[in-house]
Amino acid sequence: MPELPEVETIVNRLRADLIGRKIEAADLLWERTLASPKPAHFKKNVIGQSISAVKRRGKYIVLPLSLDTLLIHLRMSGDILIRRESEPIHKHDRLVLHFDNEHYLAFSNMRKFGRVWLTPTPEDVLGKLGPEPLDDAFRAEMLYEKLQGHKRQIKPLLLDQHFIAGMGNIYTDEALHLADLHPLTKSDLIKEKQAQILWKSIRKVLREGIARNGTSIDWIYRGGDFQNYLQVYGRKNKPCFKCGSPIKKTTVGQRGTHFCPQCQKE
DNA sequence: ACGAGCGCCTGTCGGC
DNA sequence: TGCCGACAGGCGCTCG
Repeated sequence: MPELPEVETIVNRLRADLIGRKIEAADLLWERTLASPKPAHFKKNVIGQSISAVKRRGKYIVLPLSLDTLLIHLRMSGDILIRRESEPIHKHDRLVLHFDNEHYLAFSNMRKFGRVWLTPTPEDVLGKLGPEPLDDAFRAEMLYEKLQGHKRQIKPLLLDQHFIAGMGNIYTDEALHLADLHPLTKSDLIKEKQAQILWKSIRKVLREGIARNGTSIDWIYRGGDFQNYLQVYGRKNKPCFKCGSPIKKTTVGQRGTHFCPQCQKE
């Protein structure tokens, strides 16, 4: 499910509910949810710690605790719910953290791809991530230089979290369409001017996604309405809003890929 | 270094 | 109605 705008929305909604909460108990309902440490160590260490902040890095939810840091990656089908203790857990809940205020956090994860880390050194997990695309430090010239450093298809490169952190399948298709770039364009062939347009496009689609509270397709992620503003994703055979040509769907890097064959020439 | 293929999972949808 | 494959907001691994 979630890409940068969805994770940002989730984090902003969770903040008020989580800051200052002390974790009093933990139920691990699907063992492989834990990337590290082992379940026994996790329970022993996490209980008693309080949440001091709620942040995001790329697609990771970052919860600094009293001693360690809790990292949550939602992958394809994850969500975080806060419920009253009087409400029962749900079918797809994989990890539950009980707080000191009659509420609990449920990590819901239908497809079981999501992962949780409890670590004193979060940089071990986050350190390899590329730059935050919405940070001031992420400059158009930097993107151009990085593109020159690879000879890769632009779409899989943008999806590579070591290159840029936070782009997923929807926002990548949208950004490439906005920038008039074919998804198979080799990164080193992108000119400085095109790189600048791509930089603007990436930031524009991410910012608009956040402003619309993310993209809600099916019912995995609720509450956003950016799905009503998508230009190419999910619009196979529908007319391009720029030129009227039917949007094409192909596969690039094993991912469904939507683009306008007229606006986005290879 | 790059790209393809596959595994990890559950659920939904379309075709027959 | 039922079965069966394709597909889904992600990512890590192997192989050539």
